[in-house]
Amino acid sequence: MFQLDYMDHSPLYEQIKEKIKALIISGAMKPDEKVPSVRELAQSLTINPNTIHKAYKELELEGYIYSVRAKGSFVTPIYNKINQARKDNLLLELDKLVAELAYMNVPKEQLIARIEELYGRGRQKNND
Amino acid sequence: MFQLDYMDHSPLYEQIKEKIKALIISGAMKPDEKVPSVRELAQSLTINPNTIHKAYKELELEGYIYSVRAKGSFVTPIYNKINQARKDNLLLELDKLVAELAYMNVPKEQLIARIEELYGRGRQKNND
DNA sequence: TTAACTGTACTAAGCCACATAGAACAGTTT
DNA sequence: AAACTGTTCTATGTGGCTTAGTACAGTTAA
Repeated sequence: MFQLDYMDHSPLYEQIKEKIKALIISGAMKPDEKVPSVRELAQSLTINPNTIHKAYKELELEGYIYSVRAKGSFVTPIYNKINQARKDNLLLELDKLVAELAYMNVPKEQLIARIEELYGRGRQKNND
Repeated sequence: MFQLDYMDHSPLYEQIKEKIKALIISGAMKPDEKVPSVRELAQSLTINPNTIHKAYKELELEGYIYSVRAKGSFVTPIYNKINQARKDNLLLELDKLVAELAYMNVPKEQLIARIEELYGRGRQKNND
């Protein structure tokens, strides 16, 4: 499914969260699709199941997946409805990032072009 | 100068780095301006001088400030020349951020408007 | 020269997040 | 019944973070 980056010094459970989130955000995983079981992913990454569980628990808290006892964990549909606080945080992070890129004299046209491209691919209007 | 956020669970030296960086990036601190001494900032934040030193050491490694023994630490001029690797990292982070905002159905016009505004204020062309 | 200030470099100690190992419970599926 | 799911414990070890204290080296102002 994916691999861990051993050059990355962030906690394993954080890396797992990011990888799963990336799969969801990119559309590689669809709503209600099953993510690997705790034990299965632990085995494939050669790490402890408790670490996977911690990652999944936080992903659930943040609204990306939901877990059902004895069945598995699945991608949350209608994610966009849930998370105004997270949206605000992301916009603040965006501000910091853009401010630093501006400080480095990266032309704003380059940033805007990136946005256009990312919105161009894989996006369909979502009206719920 | 600034205060630490005790709701923030990131390491103190990381928080200090971010605060100083923000002051530099926003233009609140000018090139060659002196940042507080290790001991002075430690006293005003009521934390250990070693922790400040660790923050400053990393800020120097990343090119934001330079330190002179027995004189002090100062904001680096011509920062934009130094750091191509960091620039690449920031652009990758930008991609992730934008991808997630797109997934949340935040209109791209909103992001572009933010960029225009941030580039509008405080920016003058830098040709060296 | 002296006193007070700068950055820098150690050692020692304690706390806590992270990760592992191992076991168990509860419910589903075949 | 067996094999799978998520979930919840305890116990253990490692390493990063922070503090405290001391010291060295160089600058600056009295």
